[in-house]
Amino acid sequence: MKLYNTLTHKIEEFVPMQQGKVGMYSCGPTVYSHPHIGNFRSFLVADLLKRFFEFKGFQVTHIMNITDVGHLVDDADEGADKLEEAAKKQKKDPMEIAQFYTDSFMQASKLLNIKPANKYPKATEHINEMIEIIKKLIDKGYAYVVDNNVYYNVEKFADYGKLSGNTLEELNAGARIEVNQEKTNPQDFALWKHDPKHLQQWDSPWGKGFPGWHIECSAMSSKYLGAEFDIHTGGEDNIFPHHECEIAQSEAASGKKFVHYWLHTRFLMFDGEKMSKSKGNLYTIQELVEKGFRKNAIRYSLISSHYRQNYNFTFDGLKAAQQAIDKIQQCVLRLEDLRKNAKAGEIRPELKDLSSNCLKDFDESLSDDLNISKALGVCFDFIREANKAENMNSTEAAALLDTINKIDSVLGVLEAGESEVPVNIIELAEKRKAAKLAKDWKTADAMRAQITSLGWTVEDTPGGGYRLKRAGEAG
RNA sequence: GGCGGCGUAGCCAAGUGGCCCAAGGCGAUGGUUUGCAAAACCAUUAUCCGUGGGUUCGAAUCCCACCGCCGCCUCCA
Repeated sequence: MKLYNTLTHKIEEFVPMQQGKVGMYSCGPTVYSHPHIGNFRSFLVADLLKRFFEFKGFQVTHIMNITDVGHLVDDADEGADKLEEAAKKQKKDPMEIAQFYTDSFMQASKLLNIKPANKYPKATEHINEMIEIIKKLIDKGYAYVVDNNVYYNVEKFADYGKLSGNTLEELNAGARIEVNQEKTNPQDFALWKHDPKHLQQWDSPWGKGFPGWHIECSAMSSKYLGAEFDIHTGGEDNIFPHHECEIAQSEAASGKKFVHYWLHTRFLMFDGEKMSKSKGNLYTIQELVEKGFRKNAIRYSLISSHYRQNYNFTFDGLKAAQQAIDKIQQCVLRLEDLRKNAKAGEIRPELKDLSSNCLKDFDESLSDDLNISKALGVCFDFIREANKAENMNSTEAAALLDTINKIDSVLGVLEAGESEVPVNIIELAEKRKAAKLAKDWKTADAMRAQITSLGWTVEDTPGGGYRLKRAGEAG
């Protein structure tokens, strides 16, 4: 398994800390608004990676945080807090807002068939853990207190900048930072903030206040995965400052290497443009579903291109994704028919090879820094060969189905189970079948037209049978 | 100003020195099949990989220049 490590700027062989096990932390949502498709691309990359590790037989412990403490809107630690802004606007308690959007996030995750993390720790439930780390950082001389605020002194951490490449000199040269007189260095970041206007307040050794942004991930990752763990994922924007600061805090506090492999997902574009509120192209999963796009097509579309590539999300792309999934699903339906209705027998060697080669190539493709395009190519080559195979017995069909299911354990795009067909649709299909037997094509076509008008599709199968599908849905 | 990425067919996209007259998906066209369809299968759809140079026996792949697009740089995944 090879992965591109942002820390080393290289593709590296993945070596887990414990054989057969992977500890993985993903930066989750900040719950002051509905997460959009861009957020979910990043979450889906984590899901794909996790599923692939499981495909390879690893036992994965996956932690995804829920940030329910708002962060400052402006730069330089000043300005309004997003969660609080939302709370004030909607005249609600910050925790109500957080819960509402957490629910929205969970619902969308489920729609996208994202495997739940082992734990979704909330920042507000780990204030004590954060305080403990801050204390340790003060004791070790990495942090200092000024006027009930605690700041991290970046100069004390020699490796500051090793992830992002932003050295202190360069940051000074860039000088986009407003000078805060309290800080020793302009780049020092807040570990604990004092602000009486803030709605969310907790007691601390430095008086009432609230935690800085970065500290939550240091606190929660070490609590659930240990001070040192395998993989940390997030969006590319997290590289600096968030992950840079996490490294500084965690490594200074523990004295250990924090994360072995850093994976960052590049931003999603919408129709060639950056997504933003002003452009009105921040779609949520729920909105796309309401527009009539299938949830598995949304998933397919979002995972179908390489995670280190900007992905241009378009409605045409979504339609193409739907067609692509239909192709797989269609093959599954055919194989299921054969598995149920054909006779048992031996598996021909060429079909055995087809399956094993497919799984091997699929594995190799994704093992190459999650080369999903290549993996999908392997998958479709297999589908074509499976469709071509003639006179298949039920044993063979079952074996090929098993292969597709193994692949889909990673892709997660196939619809589970068959949809319930209403009785009236079955009646029409039966009438059509009878008419066809009588060679009464006029009646048969009329029946088909009726079925179509009711939103279903009839497909004839070999041997005079038929298959019913909901229109626009293979399966 | 600093850091980084990209430019391959109508669209999406893999390939990073010979296996490439370049995978796979979507779309399109023709065919097989079908009572007609649908689905499936077959064939065609890039002799060439932003442009111009260079290195090499050999380049989409390496080097240089240019053009174009995009991201990050204090809280947006």
